[in-house]
Amino acid sequence: MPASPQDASQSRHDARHSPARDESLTIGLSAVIVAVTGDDPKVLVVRRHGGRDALPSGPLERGHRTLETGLRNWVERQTLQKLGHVEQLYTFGDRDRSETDGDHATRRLSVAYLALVREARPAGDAGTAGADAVWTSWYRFFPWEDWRDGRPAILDVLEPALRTWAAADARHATRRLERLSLNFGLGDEAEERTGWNDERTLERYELLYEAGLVAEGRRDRDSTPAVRHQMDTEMAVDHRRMLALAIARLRGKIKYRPVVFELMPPSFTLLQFQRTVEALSGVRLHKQNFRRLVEQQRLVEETGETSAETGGRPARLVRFRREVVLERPAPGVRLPMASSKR
Amino acid sequence: MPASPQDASQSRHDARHSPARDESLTIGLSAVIVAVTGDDPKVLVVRRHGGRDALPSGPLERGHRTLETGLRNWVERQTLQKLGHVEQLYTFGDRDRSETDGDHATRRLSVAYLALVREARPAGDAGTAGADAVWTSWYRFFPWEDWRDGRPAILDVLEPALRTWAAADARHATRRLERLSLNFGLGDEAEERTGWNDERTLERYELLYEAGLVAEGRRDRDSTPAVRHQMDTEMAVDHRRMLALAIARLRGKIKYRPVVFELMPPSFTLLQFQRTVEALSGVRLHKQNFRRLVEQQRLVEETGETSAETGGRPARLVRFRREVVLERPAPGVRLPMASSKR
DNA sequence: ACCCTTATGCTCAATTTTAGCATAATGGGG
DNA sequence: CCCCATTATGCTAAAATTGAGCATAAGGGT
Repeated sequence: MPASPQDASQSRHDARHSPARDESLTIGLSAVIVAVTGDDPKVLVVRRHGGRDALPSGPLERGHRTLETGLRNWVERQTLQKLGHVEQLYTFGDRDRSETDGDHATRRLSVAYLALVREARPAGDAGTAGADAVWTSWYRFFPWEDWRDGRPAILDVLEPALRTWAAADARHATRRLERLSLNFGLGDEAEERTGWNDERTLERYELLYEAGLVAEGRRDRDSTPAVRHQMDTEMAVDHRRMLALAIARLRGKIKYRPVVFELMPPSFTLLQFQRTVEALSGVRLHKQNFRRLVEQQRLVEETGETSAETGGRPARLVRFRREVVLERPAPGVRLPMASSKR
Repeated sequence: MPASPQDASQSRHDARHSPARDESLTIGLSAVIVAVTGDDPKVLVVRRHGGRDALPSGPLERGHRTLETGLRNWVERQTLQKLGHVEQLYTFGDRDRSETDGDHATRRLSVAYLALVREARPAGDAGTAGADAVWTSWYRFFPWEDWRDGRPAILDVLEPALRTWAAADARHATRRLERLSLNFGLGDEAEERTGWNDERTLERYELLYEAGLVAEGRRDRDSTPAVRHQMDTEMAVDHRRMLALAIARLRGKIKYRPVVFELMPPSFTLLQFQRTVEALSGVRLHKQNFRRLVEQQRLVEETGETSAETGGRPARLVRFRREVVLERPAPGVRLPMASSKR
């Protein structure tokens, strides 16, 4: 790899040096676009006839000043969605991402973004041939992440399978059990049950992947007998991993930054707000405490108006107080903890 | 890139599509390598004769399975440092990163990583011609971030300059003042002083950049009169931004993950530990409360041995309890809040 | 008017956090 | 050898935050 003369001195340590030019390299941008409608956290996925579901992805185009504007541009063009909050998630560049492109592996870099949109528009096609963008509950891809109605049934299948996997390899059994305990709250013995940590979505997915319990894990390195469970919905390449990361990030972030509001309509009731947070975090919250939290942090303010209803007494309509960003050091919805009650 | 028949349908929305090939594209990996010696948070920078300081950076080499192993490899080879914790920070891909490469801008993607190492080895050269890697306190690049000895003097220069900048543009004055208030704790009026938030390092740097108060900001778009302050040490391209991000991330992370231990020797006293946390976060902590926190979270355990000393009564030597990772949902050093006292 | 349902107000107790006070060990200097 | 400065630790009272519920308010429906 020849360096130009003036670069010669700035050798090794220099970023401007040694592009990976000799290797076939492509760069894509992928987006996890999230909206919440009613009780469901929705993500926009491209459903291909025949193929696996995928996240909307596009090329890195020239002409855009930043990666983010590039992303915003094509997403808004393609899906007709106006993006609110956008943040970069991670850059995936594993060699094996590429689906063996002949003999010499092409490295495929993919920069994943998380985007929040206020309303889940029909989305529909979007001018794409042979693929439709549809809003899908993210729990379709991660059924074990939804604890809102109690412990997800699918864990009755996954837990034993995970234990079996852990025990299968004598050398790593201890470490594996530790990880299970930490991430799935499978207290080994009388071990104090650590409980469910809603932010460990990615780690849990990776464990399931390693254990060969998700479709992608089986495909990529067809090991393990594999537990077929109806609800395990596969996605293209490493898109499910991106989604897992997005969920984890968002669940973490709502606790210290007022990003949830990017998902709410201009005015809403406190219960609607609570349901949205619950949808994202996958756990139930204690209603009165949730309200207390929101109000004393002054995250919202009255609109004066009052509800349209869902059942009982009319509820006040509130709106997000944008000023809070300036007041509290780290405003957000610090979840008042889970509650079994609805 | 010819798509195989079954891929033909996966047009637009697919990541595997439309690489940005027509645009000259290079990819580099940059590393913010952090160590703490005594009271100083150190970062490894490449000091070029004549040029600006830079972060160690290298090419994305083929042959490595993941970006992270690629990074680990060349860093360990080049700097002879054994990396502990490594995490991806961000991918920078702004068009204007490239230093005008003739007429058609080449896009330079740079994936930045944060790496923690236990000891700051002399590092010295590392087989590089014309550049030396040296450990430097990160406060050399961000003097306003060190509040350990009270309010940094440099703020007496920056604050007025920032206010002037904010007021200069009538249209954006309000928003700018809000940002100043939020990030620098410049309560506008009698406004309750929000206080200093140690994690807002990146936002503060960006404000200073926009205001033309850091060297890079002046160079890239030579605006504003610019306040020359001795301590403002410039770095190459957007390396100082990367460093700001690294600091912010690390400051945030130590609060909920036991990463600090990656920076500590095998055994240490509680005060040493506290000093390390203070070095990173840039604020003083209340000693007794810090200890209580550490102990009741059982982050450490006795070694049985006892200190070597720094002054008074000998201190117990403790070591990190690796098991904590499995017990607490999110172990870390939740800073017990700042204290003016030493 | 009575019942069901959701909205809100408030209270009480259990914990956690903030700020200090007080005592214990060591080394150095009169 | 005693006094002092210095750092290590142990403990505690007061304040603030959380976790759980009880009780009452308002609508809609029968």
